Amino acid sequence: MSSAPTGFGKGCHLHLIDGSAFIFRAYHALPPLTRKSDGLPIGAVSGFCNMLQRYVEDNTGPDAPTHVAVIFDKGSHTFRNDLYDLYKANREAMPEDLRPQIPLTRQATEAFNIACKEMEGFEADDIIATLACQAREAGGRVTIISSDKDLMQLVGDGVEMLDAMKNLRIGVDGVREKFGVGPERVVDVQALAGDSVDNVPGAPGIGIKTAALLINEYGDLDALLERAGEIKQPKRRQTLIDHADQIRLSRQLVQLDCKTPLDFGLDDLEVKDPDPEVLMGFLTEMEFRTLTRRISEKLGVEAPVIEAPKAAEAEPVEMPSFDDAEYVAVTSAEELAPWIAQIRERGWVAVDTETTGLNEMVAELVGISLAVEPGRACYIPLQHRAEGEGLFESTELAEGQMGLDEALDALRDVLESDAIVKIGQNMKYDTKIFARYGVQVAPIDDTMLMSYAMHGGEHNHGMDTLSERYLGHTPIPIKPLLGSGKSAITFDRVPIDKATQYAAEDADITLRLWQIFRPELHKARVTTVYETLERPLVPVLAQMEMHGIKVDRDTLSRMSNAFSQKMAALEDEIHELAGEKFNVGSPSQVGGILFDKMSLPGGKKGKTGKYSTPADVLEDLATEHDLPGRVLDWRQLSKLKSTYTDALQEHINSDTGRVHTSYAIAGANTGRLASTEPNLQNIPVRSEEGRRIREAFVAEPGNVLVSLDYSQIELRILAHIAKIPELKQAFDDGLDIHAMTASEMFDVPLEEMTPDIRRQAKAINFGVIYGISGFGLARNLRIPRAEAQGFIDRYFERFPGIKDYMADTKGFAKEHGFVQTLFGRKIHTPEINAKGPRSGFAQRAAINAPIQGTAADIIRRAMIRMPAAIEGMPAKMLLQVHDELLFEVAEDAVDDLIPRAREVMEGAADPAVHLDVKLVVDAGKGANWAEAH
DNA sequence: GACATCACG
DNA sequence: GACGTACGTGATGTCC
Repeated sequence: MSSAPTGFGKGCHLHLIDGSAFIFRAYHALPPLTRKSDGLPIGAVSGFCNMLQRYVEDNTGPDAPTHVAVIFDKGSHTFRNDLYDLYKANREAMPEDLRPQIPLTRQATEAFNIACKEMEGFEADDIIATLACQAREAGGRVTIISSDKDLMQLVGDGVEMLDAMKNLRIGVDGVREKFGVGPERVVDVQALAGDSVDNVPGAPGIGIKTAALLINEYGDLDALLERAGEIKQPKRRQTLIDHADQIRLSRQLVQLDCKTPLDFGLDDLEVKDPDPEVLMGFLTEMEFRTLTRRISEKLGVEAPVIEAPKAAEAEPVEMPSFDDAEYVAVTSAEELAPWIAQIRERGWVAVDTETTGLNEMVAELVGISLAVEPGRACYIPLQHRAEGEGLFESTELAEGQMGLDEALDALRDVLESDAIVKIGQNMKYDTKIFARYGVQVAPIDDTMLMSYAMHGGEHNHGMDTLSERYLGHTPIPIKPLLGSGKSAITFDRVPIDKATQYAAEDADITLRLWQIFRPELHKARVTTVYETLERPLVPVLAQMEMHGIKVDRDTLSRMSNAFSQKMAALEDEIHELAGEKFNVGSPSQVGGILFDKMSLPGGKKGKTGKYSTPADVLEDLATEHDLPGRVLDWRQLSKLKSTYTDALQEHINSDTGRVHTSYAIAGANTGRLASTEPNLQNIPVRSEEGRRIREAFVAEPGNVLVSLDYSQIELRILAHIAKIPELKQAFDDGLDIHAMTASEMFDVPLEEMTPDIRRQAKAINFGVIYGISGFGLARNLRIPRAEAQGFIDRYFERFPGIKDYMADTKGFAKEHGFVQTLFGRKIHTPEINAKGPRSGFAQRAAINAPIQGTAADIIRRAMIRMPAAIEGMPAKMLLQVHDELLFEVAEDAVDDLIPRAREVMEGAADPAVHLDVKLVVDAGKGANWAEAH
């Protein structure tokens, strides 16, 4: 490139490169490359650098530019969103593997020593427009390197465009060819035609052709709208009259702003040669071998050596010791600003919220901590209370804190920005807290879920466990800060200096874990699991939990009273039968009465040396005596009352009148969710009396509850995985699967099937899923062990695929230490090679895990797709119960919802996995859950 | 806090 | 040949 004269003016030539267009073209043109050493996605950066290099090579000689800049978009919110909130609203979210590459493209531009410009809240197009206008006024030439038609309005008077891909120059004639009008009328045509890509509405039914025709006829848009009544075609005339405001708005949206306030001038954009050291340094860091070699030859410098990393012994991420960590309190907007700047520069931040409690529906935000690099984190105290005097607790806020609204406003753009990943440990908690304060946190990463995807089955995924295992550091315990028992305090009463050390460390730990996990995720080949089955579930579950389900207190309360009375009567009867008073709720006392006092047979003692009296034992004894049956009845009522009718009432949120469960995403080993506080996945249904509890789960007036559940999903998955043709056929034919199994096993024709034979076959079918044993089946069916073993042998004989599946799965687990679902989820089986009974447990768990886990993956996929599928419908997804989804739906929308939701559920395995067996979903509806199920 | 029991899929 | 045995969860009450 030639050297530039000083002062932009006549004879100067400015090149403006549309950076975002480069990035997206690079991203889509290249396969998803990753950096060898750590798995960082790097494809788009690589393509971007190649494009820059080709640009530099192509632009030497007499027509070389004197000034050049690459212009980027920044921030997702611009003045156009204020004009029209749906502007660019239908844009697809940025692909996850592109996001971390965005900051790197800025670095790449700077490494090439090309001016790199962006302005918060402005689109690149407006900056390009402003610079083009300035250059034109100064008498220079401008080439805009882009193929974006929105920029064509700038062409003319020394400004032209260059489509670098097609190597096509576009001047006034080119614009006329594209739009049918000159550059000065392009916005008028665009205003009429609209733009589906940017979601500019325009005039319905009018495209570029018609728009150009109209503009050419009437001169310009204002004249056209003014004289719209003169248009001959009635439909077109009416459209323009009806949508005049929308058309004017559209013009505002497409009109580029030549007056963007810039903090730099044209003279800052002078062409400069790259500094070989800087450029080589960047390319080497990115590990671009070919490009490094090529450019080093051009520059005449020696190519640095990029060492091929050995994957197995990749260097651990270097991190400062926790002893040297710097944790500071941020108490003002001025102190917060540099943190925000650094976050924007990186494109990521670890976030942690401190609150007054663990229940996200009621906890108040007390403070926020942020970490951007290991060892450096801050805590923003917001709602700590001043220390009280004497016995009285103060309700005053402590001094030295940032205002809550001020802090949230300052952080909102970061927390909601598409370009910044918010990293958290269990982000569902934090996103729910922020949502209650009006901040929608996205996109996210979650270290708990990353660990779950990589290490499921090896250990739990709490912060303490992860920090100790992967950082060798024990986090500051919360206990000493909050105390325990009656004297426990909430976090808002913790002194700010202590809170800062605790809270900032949590963010620091989270960031460190993320930096370690990110490359590991790729190495463990579970990135897809994490990105398609774990992370996207977070906002879905957060919504369900926040919405909650209405529970009718009166219904529960009435039932509770009825239970009390029945229990009291039973208790008297039991004491009478026993001849003494004792605690019926104490299994060991019941055992004492039955086995010592009454000398009934079958008394077994547990590991604590006390009698054990589980239901099946009492059931057997019920034939001998009246007492065991009464105890069983009493236990059932006691369970229903204490766990359901009483406890559920305590969980009704006083603000919403609804019950808000919490789903653990990383709780169950198999990929299932777990529901806690309260557990809404074990609401009674099997017994008639228990099922009535579900009558208390109701829909709001005008709504109904709709339940959709997968029919026999685990057996279908077994049929697929173990490749059992008979089972597959039976499912395809819609047969009764247990009856079919019975017929096959016992040589009984279907039409002669008895309920008892079918019941036995059903037990065997389930037994298979659980990793059957003769003993277990015998106990379940209460038949001799030899007979049970005979059944199993027969089953294996008829369906040999099952035996192979079990043997293969055990073998795989023994060799690899984990098993997998059809979708790639890993479930580790660390005890598979243990000796003693533990390996037996592990083997059966290994057989069950791929089946249960695949079913869990499928319903996760359905849940993740559901919000988009039912968008706009008056329907909410409320609960998941492993193979069932429960919705609350406006009555008149039920007939729309059911087929849509069913379609999502039945097709949830596609396209990742094609099942040989179709999935079938049954549906029910009603005013309450008992009716819907 | 461990254990036994029982609610669900 | 004996040993212990269906899979996955969470909540509650007793007992120490």
